[in-house]
Amino acid sequence: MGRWEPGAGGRLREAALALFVERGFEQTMVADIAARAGVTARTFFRHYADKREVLFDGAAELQERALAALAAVPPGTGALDAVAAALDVVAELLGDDREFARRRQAVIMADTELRERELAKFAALSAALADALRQRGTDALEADIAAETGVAVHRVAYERWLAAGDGADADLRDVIHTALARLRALTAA
Amino acid sequence: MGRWEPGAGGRLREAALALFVERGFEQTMVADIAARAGVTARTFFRHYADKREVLFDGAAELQERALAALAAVPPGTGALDAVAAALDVVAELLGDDREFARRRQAVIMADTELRERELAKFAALSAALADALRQRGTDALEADIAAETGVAVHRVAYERWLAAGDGADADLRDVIHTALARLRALTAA
DNA sequence: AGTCTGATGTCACCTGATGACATCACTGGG
DNA sequence: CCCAGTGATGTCATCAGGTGACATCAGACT
Repeated sequence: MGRWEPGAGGRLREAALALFVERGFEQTMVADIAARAGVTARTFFRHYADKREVLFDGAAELQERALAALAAVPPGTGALDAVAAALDVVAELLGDDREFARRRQAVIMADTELRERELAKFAALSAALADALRQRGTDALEADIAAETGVAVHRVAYERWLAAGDGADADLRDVIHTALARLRALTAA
Repeated sequence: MGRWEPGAGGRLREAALALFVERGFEQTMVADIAARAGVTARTFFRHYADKREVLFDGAAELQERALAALAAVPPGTGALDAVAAALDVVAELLGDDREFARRRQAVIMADTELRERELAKFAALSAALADALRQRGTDALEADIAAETGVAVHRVAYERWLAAGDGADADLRDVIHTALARLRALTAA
């Protein structure tokens, strides 16, 4: 199958991230990314649906793992706890390399279009979790609320984890658990 | 000030919604919208930053009113209750004309780009509410969680309200209150 | 009447994105 | 050892979204 230099997709991803960090998202043209990766712009769009997607192609695998984790939760577990278990797996993957995550986040936060795409990815994860909850028998409204609020708390915690000092809050999962506890306290008030 | 036919912004908005309903968002070109409104494409972009924004220009006012409502909440009120009060005002405006809301929602749900933009608008509302909460003394983490989960519940309820039969769940605010009660029950479990 | 102002038209141009077709390297069969 | 098939890539053409620069025209103000 391969020819020329294999691994064009990976090279494009690295080239894109590097250029986005250097000049910013808008200032980087697809032709530049492709040139740095040693391919043409047309090839870029064969690997990624659009210019933004190059920063989000890991989301599909993340979602798969989250759904697998949710499927492994024993039946009868509360909806919110089930979502929390699924997001624990996400946190494990996401929380692996804080420095990389910070660089990526800096690029995303600096551009409106990228923030929109990130929100869409989290929304897709939430919708998938809600679907899975419904399929395991959870009431539809309860499933939606558990998934949406669970993912919302996850996002808040993720941003705090990124913003925290190098020593503090080292484990993303701990930050998420703290945030979840805060939600429980809030709603109980 | 105006010359030619005044009210170009409003005409463009109506023309856009009509065309989006007829052919869909992607199939509608900015030039078509402008032509139906009796202006040129260049003028469209003077009124709306991009093609999507024509469906979301009410969001700014919505956010203002929500913040005003939040400011009117007596100090000492719990963060989640304060957010709920702000979203009640949003619901009052949003829940005015269900048929219009349904047509608009059908257009938005049919297109990925539009869904992304809608998520961004809700995220902006959430961020603004969290900011306001912090300024009235709420702890930062608590403010983020209250705003994010509050808006998340609001979104879930809004979608259910749109999907409900013509007679059922007539008042959006009731649907939201039901959903909020469900969140409290979920987190208490 | 003269001038100023603001919204619009006109023109040129860039970039993201896509379709159609050619091309090249590698694969597997003969 | 050659050859047809396959898939990723290059090349070319084209479209739509979006923006800057400049001209223009109607009404407001003096």
